[in-house]
Amino acid sequence: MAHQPSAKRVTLQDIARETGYSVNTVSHALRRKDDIAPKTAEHIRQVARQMGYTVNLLASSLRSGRTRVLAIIIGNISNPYFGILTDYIQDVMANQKYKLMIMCSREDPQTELDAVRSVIASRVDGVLLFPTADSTSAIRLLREARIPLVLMARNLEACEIDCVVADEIAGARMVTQHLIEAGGRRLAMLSNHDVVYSFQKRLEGFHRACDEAGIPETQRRVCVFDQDEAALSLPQRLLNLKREGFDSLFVFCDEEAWHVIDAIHKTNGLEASDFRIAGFDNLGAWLSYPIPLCSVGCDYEDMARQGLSLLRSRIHDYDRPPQRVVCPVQLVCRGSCRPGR
Amino acid sequence: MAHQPSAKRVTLQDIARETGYSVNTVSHALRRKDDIAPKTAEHIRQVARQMGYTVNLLASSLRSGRTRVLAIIIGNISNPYFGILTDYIQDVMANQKYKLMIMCSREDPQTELDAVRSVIASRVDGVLLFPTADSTSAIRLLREARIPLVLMARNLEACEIDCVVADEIAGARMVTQHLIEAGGRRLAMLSNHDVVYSFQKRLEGFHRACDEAGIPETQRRVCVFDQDEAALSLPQRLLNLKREGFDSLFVFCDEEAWHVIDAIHKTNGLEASDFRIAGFDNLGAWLSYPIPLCSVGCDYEDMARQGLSLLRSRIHDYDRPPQRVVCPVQLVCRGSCRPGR
DNA sequence: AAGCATAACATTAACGTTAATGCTCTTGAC
DNA sequence: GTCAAGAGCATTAACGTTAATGTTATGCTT
Repeated sequence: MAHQPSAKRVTLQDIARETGYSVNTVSHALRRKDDIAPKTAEHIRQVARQMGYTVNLLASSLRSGRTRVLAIIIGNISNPYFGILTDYIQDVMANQKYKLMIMCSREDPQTELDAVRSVIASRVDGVLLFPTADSTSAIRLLREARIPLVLMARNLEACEIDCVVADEIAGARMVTQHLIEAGGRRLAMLSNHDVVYSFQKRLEGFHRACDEAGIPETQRRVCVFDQDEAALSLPQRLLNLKREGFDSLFVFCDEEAWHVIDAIHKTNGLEASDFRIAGFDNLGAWLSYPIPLCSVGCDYEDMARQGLSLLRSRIHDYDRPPQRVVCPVQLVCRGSCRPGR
Repeated sequence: MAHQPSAKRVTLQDIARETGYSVNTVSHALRRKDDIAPKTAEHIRQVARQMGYTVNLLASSLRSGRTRVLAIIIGNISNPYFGILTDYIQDVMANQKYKLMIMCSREDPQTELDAVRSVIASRVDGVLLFPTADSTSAIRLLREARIPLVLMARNLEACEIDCVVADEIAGARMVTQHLIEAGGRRLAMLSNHDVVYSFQKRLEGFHRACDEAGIPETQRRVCVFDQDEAALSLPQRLLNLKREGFDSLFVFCDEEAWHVIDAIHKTNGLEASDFRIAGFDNLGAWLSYPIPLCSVGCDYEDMARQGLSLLRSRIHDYDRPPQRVVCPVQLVCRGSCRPGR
């Protein structure tokens, strides 16, 4: 049996026939335009209601030229970082007239490109994009289509685009200072990737704090996992760091830091008190389970608000000069800077 | 400055004009219909590419009568349970011709209703719904619109609808048995709400296991938090349970169990060894940070696959009899059944 | 009383696509 | 040489809505 066209739906024309008014009058009544007599409008609306009318947004958007849909392209739904931010964005949008379309890049430029093609094909009114490691073609497509765009959490400094970013440098600096104040003397920064904007900025903050505290170059270490040819396991790396006398770890982000903590617990020869540890993003503030990880993060609700604000203003004027919003960060100490003391 | 209609986009007509073929021929060429000469088709496609053509899905869907979009309505994006499942659903859909539209009910029937209205207005081809505590009107709307629907994770037994559920009873029974085998003699089941399908089923499994193990009624307790008039704090409740000699807690879901564990750590007079604890959903398997919580859960990838399969089959034949898929569950012991021993 | 503004509706023409036919020319069979 | 079949393209008419004008009838001004 073939797919019946989902039953004949009620259209404006059906209501027009039923009420005796024209399609246009019905449309105006339902959209509460003011050139319909109140009595007529109310009558039409009532008939529409009892006929079970639902506007066809496809037709509506096609004709009017706007969809009132904003798209957000995130990495992964199951990533709590994106989940928290998306939740706030929905909160902020809740009482506005826009709907949200959520797409995932899976942190893969090709998938991201597909997502972008898809949102363009859907003719969304604007896009909030959390870029992947290489979003140049995705961004190019969006610009060619002249779709209002705001970059979230990552800044492609080359191209002139609105963006909302956390104050990465200040955050990394604060968190590194925190480790040093807790007694750290040999500090390592760990990460799974070095290509993204955030890593570069956090690295800069790390070095700045070390410089300020007079930590010599020889007592700093930057470990980028997927770059290292030896491809050592995490426990092995940690053992090496311990052997070399490193006492503090600044991990690129909370999730990776949790992995580190996990590895420390599970590895013979390593114990919690070996390292002071800090992460980045402050996801702990949103978890049900209290993970004692010092971290730094910004107010994600504010970040959501700023992003939407930039997007709306660009929808209003596509050609205004680009803006860059830097969200302040806050340090939250949860004890991992002084494990077992 | 007003919002320019996002620049004039390239349409089939533009390509038709450019190539000298008719709009229909261009459409067929781009959609790889087989009644166009290969040379012609390739030429048209190339011109389309260099003109930067992107199909307008609004027009396409309006005309063809289907959007090739499935909607999923979940509780909250930031809830890892939904995140994991949605991720898998995207995985499964990845190489199919459908797109996914993600909506959130925030576990609120009214918001859910809005989401449903929205997906109906968008004319999606099908809906995967994770129902709220009361989804009757939402479901009624979808049925009136004859939109293919599959309920996920919750079964509204009253109405005849496709659904995919975890084997709640078996899971609760297994996890309760696990607590008893670990030495539990006085067992409490804790939850924040008793109205949902899952709670009733898990409660049934809890009692069944207790019956089988010969735990008398007097040594069982069911605590529903938001129902209790006294509105005691969680620590206070736990202290009471301890005082009454309860040694084991089966918490409705992992997230609530984490809260319980947290409360135990933070409360004077309570220590980890006071209770055997188990949760439900096995979210621990997807967390970066190892939370030692015994739990039970099903294969969410399989669940996603089953849900999509049911939905596709209903899209194919809207009037086939409803089906109910029960996903088997597995127990995962992470030590919280024997804390500090 | 003529003229004009306004309220309250109707008419017409898109928006960009796809489905259903229509048309023409070539090819091959007999 | 005729005819049938098909390849390859064109024409036409929707899909359901909204925007831009039209059209009346009514009331008000002067």
